Amino acid sequence: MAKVSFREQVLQAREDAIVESANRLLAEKGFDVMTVDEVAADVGIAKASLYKHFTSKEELAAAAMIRVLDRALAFIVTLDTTTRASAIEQLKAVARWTMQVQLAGEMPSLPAQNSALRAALVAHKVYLDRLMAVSERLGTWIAEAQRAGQLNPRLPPEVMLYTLFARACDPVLGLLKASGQHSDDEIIETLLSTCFDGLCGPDRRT
Amino acid sequence: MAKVSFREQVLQAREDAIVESANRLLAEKGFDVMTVDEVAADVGIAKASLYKHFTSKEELAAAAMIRVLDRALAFIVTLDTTTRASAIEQLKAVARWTMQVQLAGEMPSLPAQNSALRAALVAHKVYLDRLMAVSERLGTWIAEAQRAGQLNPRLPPEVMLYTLFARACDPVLGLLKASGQHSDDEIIETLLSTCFDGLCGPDRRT
DNA sequence: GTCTATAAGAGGATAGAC
DNA sequence: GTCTATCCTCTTATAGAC
Repeated sequence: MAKVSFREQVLQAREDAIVESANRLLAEKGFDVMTVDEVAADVGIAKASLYKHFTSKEELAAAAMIRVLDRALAFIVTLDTTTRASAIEQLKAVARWTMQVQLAGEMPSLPAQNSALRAALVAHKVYLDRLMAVSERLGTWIAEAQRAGQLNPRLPPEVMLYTLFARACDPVLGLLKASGQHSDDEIIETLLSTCFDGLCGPDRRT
Repeated sequence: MAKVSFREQVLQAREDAIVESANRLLAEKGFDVMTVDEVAADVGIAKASLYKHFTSKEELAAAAMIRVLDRALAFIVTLDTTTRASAIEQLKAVARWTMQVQLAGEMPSLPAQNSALRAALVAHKVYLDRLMAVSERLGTWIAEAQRAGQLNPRLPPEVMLYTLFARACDPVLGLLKASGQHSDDEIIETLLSTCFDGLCGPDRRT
């Protein structure tokens, strides 16, 4: 019994290593350019071994997405239980977190255009489950912030949600990072400002 | 002389057809998923013929980008000469135009992560020339709007510029379109609002 | 410059030994 | 479940006739 459990732990650890490598490579090169060979080489195993864990490249990408969604959910739960900030502050904290993940090269931004990948994801029950879990959490805060007038009440809540997801892999962050003229903190605060206050900024009289 | 000119016109027309097809397919599937075979089939010519016009897939993508940059430049020039609106209104008009192009399925959004493509683009003189031409035009309006307090003076101008380019291929537009719950005009005005006024909206007291 | 045909190679996925 | 070796399809790019 204990022996089996140990063996399972080893397998789980290997699977985690695979997903972590895939996660990083997806963040770096994107789904279409990343190859399964690269992932296997990065982990240090044979490609055939990888295919014993994940039956396809799409399945591997889904696992990476689930991983980051789980991390997001854990962060959200921690926020919810440890802080007593307003809804808008919670949302900004989540946005800040996603940008930090992106700066760390750990945000697997999948191309929205690859239809084969999309088809695999919308049919993936676990992935959809995690995605909805995160969406519901954020949706609660969004509704609360709109009621409080902290978020524009005239915008549909889904626009808020989609925008937050989109900003989690906004290419602007990579461009600013590549320009090398700003610190990570400056980049994050700047993008937080453009996301929540817009290009016009918060100081207005109209 | 006239005969040669006519023949050149025919060649130019064919080249335009190739670039137009590539443009549409790039908007639909993205650079990595689009194949040269598809483009050739869409135009109705053999692949080898296409390679007589464009020496590589990257060159084809660059031509598509140059095409849309030229259209943008033409729109900007028209704006500049026919209207007497404020700088911020001009910038919003350009953003509105890019979203219309995106909704029409004519915005070739190239993946920021494909390094082979990036290398080809940064080495492409004509492409860089057009990109800088558009950037300079927008940069003038950005500086003017910042001086007038219409755009947040505390944000670096490059952030404004990068953000405008990024919103021209923002996946949020595709998500809202796919949800089918909004008209094209609603989508555009909503995204204009989130871009310039942020998720918090323009009505603030702070 | 356009075509048919094909080279050349990358990449996803699998067979079969251990 | 892990390995080596291989299959097979797809894709970029070119050769050579017309």
